[in-house]
Amino acid sequence: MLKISELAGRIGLSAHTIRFYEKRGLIEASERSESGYRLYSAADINRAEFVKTARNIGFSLEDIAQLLSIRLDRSNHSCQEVTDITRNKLHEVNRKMAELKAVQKVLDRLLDKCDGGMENATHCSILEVLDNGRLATTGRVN
Amino acid sequence: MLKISELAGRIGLSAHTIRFYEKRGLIEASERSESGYRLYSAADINRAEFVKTARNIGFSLEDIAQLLSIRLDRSNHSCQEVTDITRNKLHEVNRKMAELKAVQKVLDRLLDKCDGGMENATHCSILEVLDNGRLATTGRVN
DNA sequence: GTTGACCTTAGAGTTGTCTCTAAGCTTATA
DNA sequence: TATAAGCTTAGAGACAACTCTAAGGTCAAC
Repeated sequence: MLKISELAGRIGLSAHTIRFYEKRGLIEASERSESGYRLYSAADINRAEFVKTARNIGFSLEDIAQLLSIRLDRSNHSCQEVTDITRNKLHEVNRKMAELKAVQKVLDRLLDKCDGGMENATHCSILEVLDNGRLATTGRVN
Repeated sequence: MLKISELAGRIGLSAHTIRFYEKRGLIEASERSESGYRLYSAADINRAEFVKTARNIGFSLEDIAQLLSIRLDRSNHSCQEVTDITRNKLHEVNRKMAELKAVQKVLDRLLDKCDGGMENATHCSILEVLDNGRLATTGRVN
């Protein structure tokens, strides 16, 4: 049985984060010591590692909660539920990539127009473009 | 002179957002009506459009504040300052793209392994991979 | 002279993911 | 036995960029 910071060291999350994940129902300590310390069993560690791996892939905590509930009761869930979550994530990633590509293109074009020298910015082409608003972006990106 | 919702309609932001941008020093109303309504001049509108364009490109409000201060006093700023901001943004975008590509690859591989049928998830390959943690990701992505 | 759309402010709430703090108990080491 | 490191909790704070609310003043139209 590991204590919280041992688990933390093992999976590469802080103890704070582990407690936070516990609040969100993602990680559990199946036991407590007499003094109330969290104690993690091998199964708890596996679960925590599952969470960490899924997080590394970029699944949201909400996604991970769903994946966990399937994992905990595999026979009552279909493979399709898992692929749906995965496919949704992929779509999200694809969407973000497309947005970023558009932004990249605009930034590239802006940098192309301007030599970036030390002369003053009175005729800076980038500022001019921003002023004229003539850009081929499709909207906001974050 | 435009009132706030006229400006809002013109540049495609809500009145709320315009007031918020004002708090952040990005947009100004150079006048007020007797009753205290914000009134936007042609110069104010240009500035607001500059902000909106920069926002569409994906510059942060902080970046935009810097770009504006250059724009307002071009002769005391160099072109290089503008290209630096732009280049930093481009690097950020490139970094995010690389992260997303890695995630995309992992998700693609996961989906490859699983046919996503309606059978139950007892032997779901995606869950297995998540359980084993054998993945080629380089860290967390958002 | 009333309705309804629009404006004002300060400030709180939202979303997601942590990150930290305070105040106090427990355990290991010297 | 003293000290430091580690644990507990509830709850606040951070971040970006909004988004909304409350409580009220203004204005144009019918």
